[in-house]
Amino acid sequence: MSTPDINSWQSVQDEVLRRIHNRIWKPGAQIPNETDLAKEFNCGRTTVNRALRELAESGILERKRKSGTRVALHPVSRAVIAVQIVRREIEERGASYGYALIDRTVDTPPHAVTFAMELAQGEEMLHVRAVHLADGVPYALEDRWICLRTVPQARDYDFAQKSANEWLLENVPYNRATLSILATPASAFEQEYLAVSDKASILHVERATWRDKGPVTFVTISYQPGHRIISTTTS
Amino acid sequence: MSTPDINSWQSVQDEVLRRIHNRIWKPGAQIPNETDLAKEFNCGRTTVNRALRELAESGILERKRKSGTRVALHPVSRAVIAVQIVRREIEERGASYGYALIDRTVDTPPHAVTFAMELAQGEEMLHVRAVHLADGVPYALEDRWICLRTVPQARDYDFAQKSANEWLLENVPYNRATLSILATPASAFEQEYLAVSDKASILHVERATWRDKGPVTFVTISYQPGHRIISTTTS
DNA sequence: TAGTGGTCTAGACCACTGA
DNA sequence: CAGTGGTCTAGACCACTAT
Repeated sequence: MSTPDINSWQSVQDEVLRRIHNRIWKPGAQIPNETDLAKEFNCGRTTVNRALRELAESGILERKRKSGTRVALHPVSRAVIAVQIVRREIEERGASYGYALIDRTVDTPPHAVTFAMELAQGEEMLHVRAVHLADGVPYALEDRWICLRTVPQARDYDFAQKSANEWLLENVPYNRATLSILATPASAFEQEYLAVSDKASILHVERATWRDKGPVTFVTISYQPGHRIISTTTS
Repeated sequence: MSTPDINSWQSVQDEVLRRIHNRIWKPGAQIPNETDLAKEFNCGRTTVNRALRELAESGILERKRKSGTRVALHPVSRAVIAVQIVRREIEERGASYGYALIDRTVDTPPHAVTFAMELAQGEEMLHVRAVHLADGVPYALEDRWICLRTVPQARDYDFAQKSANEWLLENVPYNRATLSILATPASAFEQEYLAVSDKASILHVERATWRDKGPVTFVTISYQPGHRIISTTTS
């Protein structure tokens, strides 16, 4: 073999990727089974399995029992976005963080919110709006609905010092979440609190979370115009 | 033990998550080491390792050799976005796909493009613009620069029938990619080809790819207003 | 230096699925 | 039914790092 030693799952992965990139294994083509590859690379089948499993998870290979492993024809690559609290997002940019509560009311959420939370309408929830500042300038708005049935303790917290963003993460664990990204023109509320014109285009991240079967919260983060969400991509 | 049988890595993971959610293991706290957990669950250490490794990859646990495994204090959850060719995106919505080339020129890319591709300015590239249609209606615009040094064969392809999006994926593999999501008001070009007003807010996905050290392409996909990018979230 | 996670191995059995 | 991937196990050694 002209290739360097192949004895770790990482090196197996590298060699497989090399063969795919060099068209030794073409898109759609079947590759040898795990046992044969293990023999060829002189390593255990477990090692080959780990290498191939990760490539299948990242969409480069397609595996099926009995019929074997193929190079994906139309690889669906997976971009990963790190979702974290806004304070950390700001601090990681090297800016100083500020927070201001705008209002906190108990109200009936609009249909868009109950729909995203997979609920019927009519239930009252806690509605919290706030602005996150970077070096004193508005960085993002937070518009959040909290389900008081699942999170009754939110009724006693005023969110004046600590954002709901952070308070929930520290106090209310969740099991399941959805995330949606969209763009809209700046609403009147956004124009006022982000200090932008009605021509501004705003990037929104909407996130709903559940704990077991109970809805926890639905939040929209609206970013200052020009904001980018950057992904750390995999292969 | 009152818990159901724990004998697969999946059930180990479920049990660990249950303990974290129920605050049996609190944020920041250390959990038992792999050997002890294997004993408790009456399974192999390898099984525990796989369960914990995945949780560490998804940001719920933090692991360090010698010092052990802790529940993450500020979990950075990872939202995964599937990036695939626009044709499949449209077909998965149950619409019929259409494609039209707008123009194809050789030109010097603007600074924003060379910057994203990590290049010096001055090099000529192939510039291809096209519209993707869903049921005959503009769905997204593709504005693409292709590096002719890395992909010389693009000079001979006209992109009249098949989009660059698809042609590149089938013919030019890449190793590395970046992805960026942003919102802007509709440009004159977007207003014309997406048939929207100057008040429209457009969601863009920018993607640059490289093969080994060579830049392959930089593309901006501009979606029809109202488009959402939806994530399949983990844990 | 010692404790922890990271990985490899050989062998085994199971689950799925195409022929 | 038979071939393939999916997983588990016990044991081993290695790599990193707190002390």
